[in-house]
Amino acid sequence: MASKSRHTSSGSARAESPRAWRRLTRAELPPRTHALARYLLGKLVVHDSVHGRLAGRIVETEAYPPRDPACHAYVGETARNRSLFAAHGTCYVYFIYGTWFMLNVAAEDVGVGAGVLIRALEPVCGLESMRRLRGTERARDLTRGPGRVAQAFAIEARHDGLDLCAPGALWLAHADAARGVIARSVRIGITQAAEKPWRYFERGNVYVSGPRRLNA
DNA sequence: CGGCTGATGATCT
DNA sequence: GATCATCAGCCGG
Repeated sequence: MASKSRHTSSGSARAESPRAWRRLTRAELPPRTHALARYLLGKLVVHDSVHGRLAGRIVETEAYPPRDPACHAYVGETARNRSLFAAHGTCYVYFIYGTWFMLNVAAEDVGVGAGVLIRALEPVCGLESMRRLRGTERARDLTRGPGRVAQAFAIEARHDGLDLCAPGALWLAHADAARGVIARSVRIGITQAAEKPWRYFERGNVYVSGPRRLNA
């Protein structure tokens, strides 16, 4: 729509102090998929990795709730989707298209399969490491899209099943930075239940993925 | 910018 | 053997 888009976004991080970051507790995470998908926008993903501290602010998520044909848990529990049935705040990582990992957060109570896909982040810490991991210099290409997020954050199969609320290298942090307007659209790249408007994003943020027509 | 396509391997039928 | 919650590269306008 808007013919003169090109917001310069909130830019790369204000002076957020890593020392002040606090881990999100399970009790703080809403155990309902859509509420969690919205709640996570603006929060931080942190990976204290061999590449140093990698951190980014969540700007785009998708909800895959219970009874959603597009949710990997829809077919019942299997070896691959087991983490979706664990406590909300559990990490679900899967491999797809022979190349990419996808980072998700289990989103409902134990025994109920559902998840939130982390589709895009605004890089905050460790950009030089992310550039090496991604093989590109452009900041905008580091974490725009779920495959890029996992690659920039060195997230792999071994992270599947980890508790993001427990002490560990991969975790979620509270953030009180100002947030833009939260908008929604249909989800990207799926064929089942493709009409459901279950993608949430920070409008105007340049790190949001997807075609322009979905990001108004 | 939008649109198209090949790559690549785990999972499940 | 089909399907895939993707991406990079290429092409045309």
